[in-house]
Amino acid sequence: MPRRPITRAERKLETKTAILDAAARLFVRNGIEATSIDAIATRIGLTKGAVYGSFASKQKLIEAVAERYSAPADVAPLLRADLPLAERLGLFGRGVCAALQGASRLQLLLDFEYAVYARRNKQWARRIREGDNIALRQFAAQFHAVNIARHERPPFVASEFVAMLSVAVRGVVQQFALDPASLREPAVEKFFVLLAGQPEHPTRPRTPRPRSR
Amino acid sequence: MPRRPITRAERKLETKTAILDAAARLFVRNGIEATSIDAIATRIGLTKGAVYGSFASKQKLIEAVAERYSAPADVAPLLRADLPLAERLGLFGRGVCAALQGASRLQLLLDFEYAVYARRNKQWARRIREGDNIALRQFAAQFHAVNIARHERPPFVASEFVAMLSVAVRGVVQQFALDPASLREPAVEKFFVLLAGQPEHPTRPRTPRPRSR
DNA sequence: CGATTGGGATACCGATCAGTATCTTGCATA
DNA sequence: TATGCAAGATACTGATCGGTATCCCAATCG
Repeated sequence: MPRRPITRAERKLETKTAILDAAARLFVRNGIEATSIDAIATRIGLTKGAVYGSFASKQKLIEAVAERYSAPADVAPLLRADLPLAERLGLFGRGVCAALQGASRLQLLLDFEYAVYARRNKQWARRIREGDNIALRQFAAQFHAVNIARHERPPFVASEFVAMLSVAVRGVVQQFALDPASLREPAVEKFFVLLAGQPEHPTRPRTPRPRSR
Repeated sequence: MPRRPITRAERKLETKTAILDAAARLFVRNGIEATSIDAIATRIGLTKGAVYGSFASKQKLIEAVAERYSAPADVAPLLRADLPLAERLGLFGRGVCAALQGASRLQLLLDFEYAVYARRNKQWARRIREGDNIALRQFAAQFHAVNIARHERPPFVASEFVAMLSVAVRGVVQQFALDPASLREPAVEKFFVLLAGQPEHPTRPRTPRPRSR
């Protein structure tokens, strides 16, 4: 492929993304607080000045990295209304495990949350919380209707459910960060499935046997 | 009460504990990293020199605080073998909520865990993890036997169960730190109860209903 | 081809902080 | 009462880091 002559704008964008990548990697490896602008610049063979040419402050850089990497956990499994709740949760649990194996994204997110938490930065906390919840809220929206339609009786109302899913994900991610060996996929999956409550609660006549697979 | 003449040793111990208390409070409020030795000293009307008279380094001070305040969550409810598992978990869940209201202890512990995580300090991570698990291991030890005796069928084996309890506690604590309003005690209690895998919250042990499996 | 411009380097500032060395002072003991 | 010692104050060092001002140089453009 013929390398077109590189314009200034292209060059600038290249370094900008290089900075973002390097920053993200260092944030994950060493934590946000412990990562200096200098370290980021040095990693890609530049100096501090270059970074400040693309980002006005460390704060802005952090926000840009967050923006770029904070793709929330994939909640697609949760939205598959064709499956019973327990199975959707199981899929979601496995998705979380997979994400943990791929590591960086979730870990980065956790790092951000830690930084936010450690700094007691209310504003950030709200942004992150909202970012987390955007995806989960979709789920909450269909949650009640679908459960009614399916005659499933989860132990939580929608808002509680979203909160508890959040609790579960946070717990798993943190536990993984501190002691990966203690988490095995089947257990995590079961953990999420339990949030559905007991499908065979004898309050409803059921036609399908949900315990199948 | 007769004021016994205060010896030097007593005085020294007093300031030492004062330092520990102040440090703990500031760690919780502002985070460990963001708390300077000076700030700790100033808070109790002393100066940095005084702190270094009692603790060789900030690292040692942090360790001492951790030592003093890392009393693990009260697992007594879990050990009440006279109750069915679900109830024990419900009690435990309420205990966690209560601890969150009282805040400092659990939050402090969380701070330490985060600090450890952020610093990628393996050694510390192991210490904390073990500290956490000491209490839970007691529970694990009686877990299997009691369940057999009660004909209860929790969805996890003992080791998994301990891990998942840990996950649940971490999740709840972190969620609380980031968004206290999203957690209400009944939901948290239900969340823990679900870990028992038995929705029917019996008030007394019953003869086991034969179940498919 | 020469002027301009902007990406990046360099050097520096000010603040913060851990840690140290040294002095002061008041209490305990002889 | 005299004195020695230790608790704590004070002042300083060295290092780090975020941020800024300024300079350099090569790519762009008239």
